[in-house]
Amino acid sequence: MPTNNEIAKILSETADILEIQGAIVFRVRAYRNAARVIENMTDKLSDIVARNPDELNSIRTIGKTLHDKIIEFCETGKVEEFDKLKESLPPGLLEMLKIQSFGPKRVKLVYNKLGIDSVNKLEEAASEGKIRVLPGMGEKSETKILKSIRDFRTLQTDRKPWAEAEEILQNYLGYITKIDGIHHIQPAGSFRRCRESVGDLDILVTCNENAGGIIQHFAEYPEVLEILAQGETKSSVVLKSKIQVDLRVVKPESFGAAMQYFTGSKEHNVALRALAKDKNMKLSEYGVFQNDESIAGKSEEEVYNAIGLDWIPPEIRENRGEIEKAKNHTLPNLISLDKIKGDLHCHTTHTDGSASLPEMAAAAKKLGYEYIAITDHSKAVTIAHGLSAERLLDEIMEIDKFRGQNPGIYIFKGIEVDIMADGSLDLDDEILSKLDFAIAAIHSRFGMNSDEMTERIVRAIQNPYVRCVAHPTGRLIGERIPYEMDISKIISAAKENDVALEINSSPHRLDMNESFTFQAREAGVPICINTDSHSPDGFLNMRYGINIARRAWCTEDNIVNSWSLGKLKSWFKPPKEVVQCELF
DNA sequence: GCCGTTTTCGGCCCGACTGTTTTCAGTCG
Repeated sequence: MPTNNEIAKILSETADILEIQGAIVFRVRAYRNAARVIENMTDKLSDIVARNPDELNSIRTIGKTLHDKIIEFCETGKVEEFDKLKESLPPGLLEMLKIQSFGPKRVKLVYNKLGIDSVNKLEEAASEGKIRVLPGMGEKSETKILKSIRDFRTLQTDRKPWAEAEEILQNYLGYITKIDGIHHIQPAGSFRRCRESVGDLDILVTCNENAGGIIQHFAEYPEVLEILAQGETKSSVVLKSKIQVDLRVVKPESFGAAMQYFTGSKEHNVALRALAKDKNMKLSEYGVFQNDESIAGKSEEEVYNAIGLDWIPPEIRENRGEIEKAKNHTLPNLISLDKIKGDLHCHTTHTDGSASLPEMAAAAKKLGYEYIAITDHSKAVTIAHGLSAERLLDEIMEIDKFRGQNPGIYIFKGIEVDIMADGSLDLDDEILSKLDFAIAAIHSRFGMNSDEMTERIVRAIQNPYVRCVAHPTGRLIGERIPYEMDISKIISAAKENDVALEINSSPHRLDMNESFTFQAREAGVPICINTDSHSPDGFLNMRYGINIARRAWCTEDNIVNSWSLGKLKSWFKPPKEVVQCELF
């Protein structure tokens, strides 16, 4: 059965094709809206279809036509009309849409006038000066196209975002475990290490004796596109979703050693084996051996302990100093989802959220949170119906009233205030002073050079009411590269001014990324893990941000929203002391 | 293509930015 992402993808590609063909914008938008809603749903659409297709009718943005198409896709694995649409266009045209500043009109223009039907041909034509003769195009357009194509290529990757890999994996595990005889089944590899993206999936299984049957069953999964290898204890397949999955069947007494071995990373394992050798031991996927005798292997703890180490959490097995710490019993106590006490970035129907303030508060309370901050958009983000000072005052009043009536969860008064091109904010200090805190963010003018962008963000950090910078680099995974900026200067300005940097947990952003977070934590910058939720379901994305934070060695001390309500209240108390930073 | 106290037709988030143009089309969020 297709995943939500796969259904969303087919709808969104239909929208792309219709757009190039010149369909009316609202029809195109209907497909896009549905794709977005489906992508963000927590319930699996294919489950709903299997249970009761009529339930689809209650989902916003899915009407009669899309209802039928989704059922067709779930039942037959394809949508006839989509296949026809796809055949009507050269395949390269859709790829060209991914080039920044290249939309459907321009794709159509270069295709009709110059026969350009691929990114490669577009690049060739642009570098030969053939684009500038077209109406509405000029020399600058060509330069821009060439730069956009370079950016596009750096974003191209075979790896899947972790969240997408997780969905594929969960479905596969659900299928595999239907066969009898499996003792343990666990994912390993970079997925278990929670890397931001995953190249292939590794699954480990222990069983009684039916190894052959399990391997056979594994390869018969209906989503398998190609079987690469199939032996007695190992099979590799490629799924229709274009990801390779390896299954290994191991003996129970070796399960821990195999988990350790196949979880990696390679660098971590090389260092571990060297350490074992120093102690006259041998470490392999079958266990720890001394004089050819197995002394450990059943569990990972046993394996690590046998070579004199504490067990190391998978997320930090990258040979970045964790082995030394495990030796000295000084490994960090990594942050985890259960330590999170609230979410400090979310939206309501006051701007572009889909749920009211009480609904968002109720959803947060249900998760066991002690507090949340409501941070709707400010006026510059017109598309989100951003708040003017007057409308923000209304929201503040609503929060005051809500606080009085709902002792179970504390609502911080916040705003996601926009950083203008010059680093000023689009709301003045007078209104900001009425809030608990402001979280500053960029939503426009992404193309500034590094010096300008760095100065812009540092100026915002130096505003007395700003306590956090949201999605600091602006990257959208697979879609937009991060802004040019000097990360070390941002980090030191944040540190000097005691301003937090955000890990935005949206699976499309994951911004800051792991390396930025690592540097920020080492510098002692407070870190928020927020979801930027626009609906109650959005809160569930927190775990993706947790993955990043754990990989960056963050502990409770580092993570602002694991602090107690009291500690947070006293930290917020605006205005803060501003430290001017020397930039250049 | 979706949706509905404006309800089965006629609306649908809309302003900023860019690069091309002399007033605007295309793209983006």
